[in-house]
Amino acid sequence: MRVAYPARELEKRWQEYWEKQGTFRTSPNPQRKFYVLVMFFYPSGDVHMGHCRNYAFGDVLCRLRKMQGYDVLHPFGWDAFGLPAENAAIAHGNHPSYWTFESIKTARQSLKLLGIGYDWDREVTTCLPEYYRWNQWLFVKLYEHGLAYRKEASVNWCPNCQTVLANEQVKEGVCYRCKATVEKRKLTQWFLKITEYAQELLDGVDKLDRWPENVRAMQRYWIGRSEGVEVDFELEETREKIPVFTTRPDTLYGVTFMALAPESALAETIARGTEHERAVEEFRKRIILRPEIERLTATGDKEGVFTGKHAVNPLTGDRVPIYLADFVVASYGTGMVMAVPGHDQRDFEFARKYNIPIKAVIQPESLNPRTLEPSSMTAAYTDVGVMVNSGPFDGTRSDEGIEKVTGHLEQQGIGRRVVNFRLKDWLVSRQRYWGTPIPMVHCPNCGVVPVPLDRLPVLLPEDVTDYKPKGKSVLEGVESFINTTCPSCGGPALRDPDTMDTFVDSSWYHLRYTDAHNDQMPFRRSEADKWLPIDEYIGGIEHATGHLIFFRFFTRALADMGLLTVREPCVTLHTQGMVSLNGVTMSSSKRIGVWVGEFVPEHGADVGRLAVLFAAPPEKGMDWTDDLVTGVTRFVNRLWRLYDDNPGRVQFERPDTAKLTANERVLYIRMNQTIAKTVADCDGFQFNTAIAAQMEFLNDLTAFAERDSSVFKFALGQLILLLAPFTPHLAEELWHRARPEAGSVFGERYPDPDQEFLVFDEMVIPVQVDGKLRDRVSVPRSATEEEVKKAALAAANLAPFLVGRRVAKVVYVKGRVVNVVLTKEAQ
RNA sequence: GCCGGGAUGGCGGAAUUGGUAGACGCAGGGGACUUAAAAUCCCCAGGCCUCAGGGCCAUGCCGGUUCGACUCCGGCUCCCGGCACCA
Repeated sequence: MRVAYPARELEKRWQEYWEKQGTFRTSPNPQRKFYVLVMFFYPSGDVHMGHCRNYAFGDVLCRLRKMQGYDVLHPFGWDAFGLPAENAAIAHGNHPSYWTFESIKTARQSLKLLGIGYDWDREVTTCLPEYYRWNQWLFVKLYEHGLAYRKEASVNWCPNCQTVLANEQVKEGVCYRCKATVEKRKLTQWFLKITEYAQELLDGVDKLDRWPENVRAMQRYWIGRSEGVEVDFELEETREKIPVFTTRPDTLYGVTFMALAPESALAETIARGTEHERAVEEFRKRIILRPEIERLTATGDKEGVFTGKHAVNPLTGDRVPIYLADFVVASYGTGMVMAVPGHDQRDFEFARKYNIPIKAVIQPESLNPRTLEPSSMTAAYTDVGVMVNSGPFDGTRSDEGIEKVTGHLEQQGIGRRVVNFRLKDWLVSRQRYWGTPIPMVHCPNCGVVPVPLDRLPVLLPEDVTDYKPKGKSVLEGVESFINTTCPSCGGPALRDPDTMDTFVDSSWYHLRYTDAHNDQMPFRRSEADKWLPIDEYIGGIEHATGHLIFFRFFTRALADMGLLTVREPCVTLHTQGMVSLNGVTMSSSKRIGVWVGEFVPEHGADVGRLAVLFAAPPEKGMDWTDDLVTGVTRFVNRLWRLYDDNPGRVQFERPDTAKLTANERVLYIRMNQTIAKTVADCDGFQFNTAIAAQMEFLNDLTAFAERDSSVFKFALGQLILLLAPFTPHLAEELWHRARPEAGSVFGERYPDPDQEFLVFDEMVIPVQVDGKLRDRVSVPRSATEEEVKKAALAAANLAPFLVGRRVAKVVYVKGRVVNVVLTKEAQ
């Protein structure tokens, strides 16, 4: 199905017009600001209808708010650094920048075909020094504020990408990009101290009531706060203190062994020089090398080895064996756990396997007066109960015991309250070429020295021909880059060979857009303050725990450095569902999709936009079908024909509402209802129902016979304005036909409903008998409750149901329903 | 396993947040126009029964609250997403 008017020609005309008029150029001094942002675009080929959907949501709001008198910031840019460009370069033997800029060119062309109202003057491209120098500037600032540091750590290594990954980039043990199984390596890398903001980021989540609930839940989980106590156990042989984190101090009397993470530092030394050394070393090496994916799938089956050493329970003085155990992770807590097999399922399984004693110290109340018998237990008892075998705490409810034991430990100086987070510091070093060079110099005399701000940018060398990763940084092999002089002492020194994670680029791009051309600073505080926070942020759910945490962290860190005022970057977030084709998610890199560059020339941008807007509510996924296109094409064709059939009738003078005929009154009310619903639905991010309302109104107009009625003519005018955010090209064309002397339709005020005419004079009230619909009565809106009830009881279809029965009561819900309740009939 | 979301005609989806279930659209059936087809327009359209007035059933399943439940509560089934031994 094709459009019945020259869509392409007319769309091109108005796109050029908007560009020439600067319709979407941002106001330098916003009075009522509205910042609409769609998530950063990674240029990897053509733009498909999945992208289009995302951008259409933003564009509807941008245009609507503009017509409502807001000053809108609606920018676009390119997340242009990253591995796919580098991999493409390796595959095709050209430079990553070639592939990147070709992709950008194609994508920009497609976006312009769609006629999205971006302020292209503020376009940013992260792989240009104009952008990435500010990554470096901010990195140095973070370093100066103690938020960037280097440490040796066991890091996630993707053997395919040949680079490290942040925790957020590992999903289920595989690389987020290439799906290769991630390994562990010990390396010295740069980290950003996001953990310093863990509590604030968590508290902030509670206030983000205009974010989707699932994203908030994911962030809470990801930050993973848990309250507990750090108890000082002692290594029996050396009296060395080993702090152990637990959330269950109430089970402290039930500890029968200690479990140590194989990756932890203590695990390396604990059995050295003893008869257990060989067994411990064998186990340690085997577990550490075990790929993550295997550890994930091998749930349940626990494995460990005895170290020959013992720990002393500071509360009881008990002496318990220390094991290495594969289920303990080094990165959480202290890497050592006190094991209470009676009341922890993992410890239970481990104890059973290695014949370690089990002690019951929490008694289930339901069991009373019988007692928990460790030898016959089939699983750990993990619920609340009464403390037993716990010295002075016997008889205490275990949930109260947590507090009491903690207090006791604190008093004795053998424990302290701590809060633990699952969130880890952000690893930002990457061993790849196509990224922002980390602006640090390693000097044999001065150590790590940041490149002075006035000597930025550290340019990414362009004359590199070999990007093949060799397990170390690509830049390490580029002599002209790596060799430098120390900014501090002037002696020979080496540059940091790593580049930054590209999530750094997208952590502050929302700020750069507010001052995109600044060549003195990343952005001015005054400009950022004008626009932040983002009023509407639209993007994919896949960024829930990566980007959306990083950019919340950056915004706060930058605020603390005095660079801006707002701490929370975005108040309203909407995540959109994927668009699939025959059940397969559209993807540029996999070449699956309906391409904007092909679809728009054939069907038009307005049809494409309507199709993705109308198909389903934004947060849900949708399958692209030809039938969808058929439906919206018919809609625009009928619109076109309506105006074609009524030349010269479009009017903008509000009719004299005192002189309406009955039919006119109905049409006028329907129009106002449509306006009200469209605005309310857009405010609620429900574009599918807004379009449905407009379709209904078009049906009303088509059916309306009195074409010379002033109401009909006025409705034609209002409909053009109403449509403008949804089918901008068509609306602009109709607008100019009706008012050749006027400017853009987007300079006009969006219609407001006439509040006096939002409801019909007559209301149709359903009449139920005992909750079942039996008839409907039509009464004047002004009817009193008594009048409505009287009319309802007189309804013709009610009679058979009332024969021989008595009416117990009549319920009337104003304007909604009448329910006639009968007395219960004696059987 | 834990957390979050969901289940409505042949299909995509509506339903003022407790008040006419199925808006709008697609596909389908019937008709008009046409030599014919396409396009367009009009009518029908959840299922079953029907004395042709209407009746009964129906929002994943079972129960409850209520004058009234797609909506609230309790218990299940299944689907999607997130997390994965976090001490």
